Amino acid sequence: MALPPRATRIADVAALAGVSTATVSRTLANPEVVSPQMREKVMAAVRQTSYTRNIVAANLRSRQTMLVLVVVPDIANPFFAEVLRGIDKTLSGSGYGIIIGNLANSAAKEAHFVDLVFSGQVDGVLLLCGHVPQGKGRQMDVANVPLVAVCEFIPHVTLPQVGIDNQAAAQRVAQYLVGLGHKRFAYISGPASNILDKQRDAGFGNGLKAAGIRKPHLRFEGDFTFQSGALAATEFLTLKQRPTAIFAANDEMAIGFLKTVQKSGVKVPRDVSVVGFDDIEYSEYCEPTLTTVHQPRSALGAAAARLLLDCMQGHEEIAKPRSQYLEAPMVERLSSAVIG
Amino acid sequence: MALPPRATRIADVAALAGVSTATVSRTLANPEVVSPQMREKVMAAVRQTSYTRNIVAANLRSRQTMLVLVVVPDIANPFFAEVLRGIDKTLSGSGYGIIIGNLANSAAKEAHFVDLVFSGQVDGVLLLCGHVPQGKGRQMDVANVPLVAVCEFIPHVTLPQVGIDNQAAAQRVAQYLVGLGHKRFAYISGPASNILDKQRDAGFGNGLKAAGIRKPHLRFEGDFTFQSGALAATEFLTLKQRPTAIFAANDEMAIGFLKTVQKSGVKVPRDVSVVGFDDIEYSEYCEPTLTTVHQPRSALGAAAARLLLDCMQGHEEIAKPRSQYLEAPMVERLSSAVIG
DNA sequence: TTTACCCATGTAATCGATTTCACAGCTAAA
DNA sequence: TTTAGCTGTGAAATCGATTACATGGGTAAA
Repeated sequence: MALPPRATRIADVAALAGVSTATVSRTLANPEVVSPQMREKVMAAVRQTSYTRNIVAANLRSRQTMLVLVVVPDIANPFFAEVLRGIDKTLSGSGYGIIIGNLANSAAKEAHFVDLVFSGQVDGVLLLCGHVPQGKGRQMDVANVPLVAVCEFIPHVTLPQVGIDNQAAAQRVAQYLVGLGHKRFAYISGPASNILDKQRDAGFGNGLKAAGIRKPHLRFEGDFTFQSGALAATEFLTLKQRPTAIFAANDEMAIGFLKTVQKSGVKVPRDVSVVGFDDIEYSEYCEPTLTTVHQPRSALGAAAARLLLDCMQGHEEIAKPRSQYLEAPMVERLSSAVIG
Repeated sequence: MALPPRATRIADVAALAGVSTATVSRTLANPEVVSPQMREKVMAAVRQTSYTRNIVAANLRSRQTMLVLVVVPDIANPFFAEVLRGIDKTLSGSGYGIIIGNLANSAAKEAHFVDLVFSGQVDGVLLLCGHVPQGKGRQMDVANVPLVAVCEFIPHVTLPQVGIDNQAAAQRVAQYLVGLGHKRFAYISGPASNILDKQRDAGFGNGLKAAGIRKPHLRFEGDFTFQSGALAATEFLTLKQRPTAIFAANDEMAIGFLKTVQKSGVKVPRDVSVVGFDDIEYSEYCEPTLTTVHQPRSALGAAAARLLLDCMQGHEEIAKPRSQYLEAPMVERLSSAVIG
């Protein structure tokens, strides 16, 4: 096969400057170890030939690619996009680049990402996908490359993880709603077996109990989609004694619920208070604006990236960076109020 | 510096199978050129050692990285995220990976991306950023790597580009509004010197003229933000003879306008029709839902990626893939109606 | 003055795969 | 039977940088 044309090599620069390739390499990587006049001579030759180091060749020898794989379920999801921004800011600050691993429900792609890791194409991996990727009979975490999980917790695994304390946040929502004087509650759940949902569910239940609510709260089954929130609303509307406070496991469902009950003349927050989770952009714009738990998405990404940097630059002493939990404050907007 | 530990090499596999490294390499890359029994022997050794090819080494020799750089102004922008999805689908189908080049207004990062290209780290580049990246005194397009521009047109440049025909789309909006019986129009512009704005502006003006509207339309200066749409609205409200049809250069501004006039009791579409551009997700959810021009974002990404693949796999005959324009239909929703 | 060491530089091995070239064995045509 | 051609395999060059090791000149300590 025809190979692409070659560019100027380090040898060209060395020849022009009348020095060895070793000296050129050192001038570029550790300028302080070469004498000033030599440095000047080499830099002149570099400029003259407009030389750029071949990173691939450098990678081969130094066994580093300065690339991090970020595995996401779906790049088009704005939630992850914001996390990505935080990741990028931190990683690019340390000279690392990002390879996007978009799962898109494809086992083939997942296997390919596992290969990337085993074949030394990346120096580290950030997992936003809630599981350890696998393919061709092996798991990503048995490769000799550091992994850090973010946002979507991965159970039964010893990786460092970064996220928020979902349970505590949900508990605070419960306290808040009880504080507003509510007595009858409902929870709109996420998909069965989703770990985030389990934590938020548990936190909400505990919070109610802790605040002295005896009566068990209602439960609508959802799956994190707008539609499932709407479905919960139609169920809600059939009830003769309706709950006055709704906590949805995410904002999409909260908004789906809210829009649907409004169509039947139910007023929010007069008749029912609604609280979501995530603080997606839309929650600031819908009518009424949505009270919700704010996830510091960019900060989550940045924290995870920093953790990964520690692992990659792994001074042995700090070889075990531990998991981190970030603050997730509730932001009060107009969809919740004291009981009328 | 301590190097990471080494993995199994092709030489290990060759030794185990009792063949040369050349044969192993061929078995993996072109199985059809080795004899079946040899193939079996090698594959057994591969399985036994759980060998994975070192991609970096392969890249060095074959001068291909199977990586494409995608330069975006801001990864957190949902518009680009959707384009990215189309890109990813096409590129990953052909075995290419994606490196994200998030500009984030940083000249240093831009320069770094230029370096990536010149240093042979990527095989091709997709530009969603409306300009040819440059840094350290050189432009990306003088490197020997194919570039394709998407969405944001780059003027005065011979690259293949993929986008929609903004002018034609805006012209259709004008026709549509005139068809509804409107007589007084206003345009909310994008930032000065933005090429997309210029095209939409021109198209709208031409469309009105072509439909027989003599009176020049009003013009509110905006910058693509929600706030600038709101600002246009306050200006609009002070007018004694208000336009009845508003075309905003993007959806954010259209919605900013819409929300703001509603607060003053102006009814949409009874008192004024509003049309946006882009068809962002929110335009389907706002009240009333927004009539707008739909950009086939994912398809745009996919088309650009296909074009780039052609360039990269560059059979000389088709070495000049030309620019492409995709259909951008107007979608009629509830923010526009016949004049009351 | 001698010994020891350091510093700046050069020489050459090395990273791990791909690929060119040479060659042996075999088949088909002359 | 000889010649040409084809096929499958191995030996070794190669991609382009980094870096271990060697070396020579200089300075400081003994």
